[in-house]
Amino acid sequence: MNGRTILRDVADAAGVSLRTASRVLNDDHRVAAATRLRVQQAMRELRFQPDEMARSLRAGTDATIGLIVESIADPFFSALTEAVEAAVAVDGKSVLVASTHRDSAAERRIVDRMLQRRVGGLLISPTGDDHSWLANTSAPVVFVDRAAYGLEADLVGIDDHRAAVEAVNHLIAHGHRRIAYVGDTPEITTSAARLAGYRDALTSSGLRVSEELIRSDCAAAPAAGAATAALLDRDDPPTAIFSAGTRCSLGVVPTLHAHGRADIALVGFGDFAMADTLRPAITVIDHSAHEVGRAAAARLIARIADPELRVEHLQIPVRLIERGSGEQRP
Amino acid sequence: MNGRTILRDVADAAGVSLRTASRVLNDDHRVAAATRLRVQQAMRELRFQPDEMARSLRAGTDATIGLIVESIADPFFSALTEAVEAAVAVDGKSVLVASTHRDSAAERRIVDRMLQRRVGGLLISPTGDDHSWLANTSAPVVFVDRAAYGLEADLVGIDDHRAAVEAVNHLIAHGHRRIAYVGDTPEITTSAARLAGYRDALTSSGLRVSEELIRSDCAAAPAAGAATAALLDRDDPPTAIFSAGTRCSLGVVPTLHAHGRADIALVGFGDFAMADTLRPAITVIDHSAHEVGRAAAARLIARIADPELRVEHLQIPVRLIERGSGEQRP
DNA sequence: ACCTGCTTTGCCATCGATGGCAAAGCCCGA
DNA sequence: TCGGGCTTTGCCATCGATGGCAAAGCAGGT
Repeated sequence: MNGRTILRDVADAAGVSLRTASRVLNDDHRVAAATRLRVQQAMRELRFQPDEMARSLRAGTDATIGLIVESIADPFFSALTEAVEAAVAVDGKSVLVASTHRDSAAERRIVDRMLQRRVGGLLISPTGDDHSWLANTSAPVVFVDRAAYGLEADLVGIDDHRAAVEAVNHLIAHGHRRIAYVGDTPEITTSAARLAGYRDALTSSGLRVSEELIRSDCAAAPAAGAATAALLDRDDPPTAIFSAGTRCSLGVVPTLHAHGRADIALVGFGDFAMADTLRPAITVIDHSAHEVGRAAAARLIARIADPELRVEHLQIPVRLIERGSGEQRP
Repeated sequence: MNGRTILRDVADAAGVSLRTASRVLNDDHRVAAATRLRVQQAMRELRFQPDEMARSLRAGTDATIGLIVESIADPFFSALTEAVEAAVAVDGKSVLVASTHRDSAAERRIVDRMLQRRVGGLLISPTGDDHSWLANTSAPVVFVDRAAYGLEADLVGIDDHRAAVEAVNHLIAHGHRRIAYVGDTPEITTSAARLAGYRDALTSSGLRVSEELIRSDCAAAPAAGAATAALLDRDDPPTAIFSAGTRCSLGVVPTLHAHGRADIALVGFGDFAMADTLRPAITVIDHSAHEVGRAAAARLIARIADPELRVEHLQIPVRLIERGSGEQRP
């Protein structure tokens, strides 16, 4: 009696065999009502709790899913994590989290470790380009938010290209002709799509794309801030900025304020706390982390249940929230 | 060959017994150099990866730690999660996360589920008061950020009382006499300590504590916003507000701005994005989630290694960041 | 040649549960 | 009374690894 009750104890207490106790535990119908009651009684009295680890070993897989993102501290990903956790909890599953910090070697180590733990499935917001090494993993994979090359797998995200077009069109509709782009590197598939959307929106309105107004090298807020400052310092500064990510906005906005140029129009990709408290309040494309997380979790659970499902790319709709900054005229 | 290589395959390939292969895997010294090389070679060729699940079953415990907080989407907790994950990763451990949403029944279910999974340890930011039911768990527990009653366990957090005193003294030093308190319910031990600090700071400066300026019922931003509005509507509104939590600040600040009363002095507990971009920028007590997470993870790892350690309460230092809002005079 | 003592290796049981199959118990009709 | 078919129960093997102990291999001393 080292403190833990195991099924063996329950079986002994109820005077049945281990196998019968196991049947009761699993709601197997082939057990007499009277026996079932006796066993259940014993389980209650001994406060028996099945050892998930042993079950998983036998089953060959685990009721845990792994969530791998760039950074859990990122507001988008933390909201996504919460949604995922809530969604899988109803299936009795738990969530293992890990951050790659955009290091593909780290990502690979994390995936390996999770597979060694035999997670039931993986939700990955991929880092780096080629993910063909993920083929033939023992656990199903669903990509979240971003696509990866080299692997046919489900993807749950948004239509980044269309959303970017919408954002830039919004600025064009408000009279802007010189619209700058501040975003993350195009290695990230979503960033590439947003940049393409920016270009396409300008082109379809007959505007020239000025390469010098494009800063697609801002992975973090400070870089975006510096890029913004550089744009403002030009002889011919932009009259509007499209900030293609929350982290970028967190650099762009403070810089605009610090330079006293809050009059420059701004549309941000991704909502953030205080966006509606600033003056002017920030117009954003609302990219619902919650919806994405929920849908991705649902998809992964479906795929775990049936690995033969056809690969699907699901896009969660987004909407533009007008708050003021994006409606300012040049 | 169903796709997965097991130790048995390695042993066969190397022409040794399972036990010997296991020894190589565990760097047991009692194996001849030549044999070791042969086995390692086989491991590499077959791309063997040990099954953590099987190891854990044998060991009786798992290299995973459970992190249970109020909400992973909360900026403080998400930053803490990231720090915890980074800290335990160096020990090869993973992190299981779950949010209680301040529901103690949910908390208990989560703990049970994690214990059934045989996690190696638990980091808990407790919800509700009595946690005596956590006694005699099979896994060591370290409380993070908040204390719980009814259980002697390690705690890693900050000195909430002292920090609140510092914040309120800061406002007093800038000439304020009518200082309001907007905070979370005192059921949360940290909130209780902050409220006590608020009272003590006023009292030691010879100021009267006006109960009508105390709103300790704001668990979320909207409630804090409403409370702020009510305070502003008084005949004798406060000249300063101490916002005792990040979530509260996220309600207080927008409301002050919406009412055009950004002139009211404000010190917030907990830093947040954009705090230094607002006008005025927000003076805060910086409560480093990263430090708390790192220290808590370190403590848990130490306790897993040696469960006999003496119970310890560790307090991470905090500091006040002057940004403008807290230095405004009445 | 033989015993001693050391290193190296292997067999078996074990962790806690579940799957397959056989056996026991039971009811009913012949 | 006996056999057939059904329900109910139990034994054993298994998942993939590690621990304990015994045995095999080998060197050196007498």
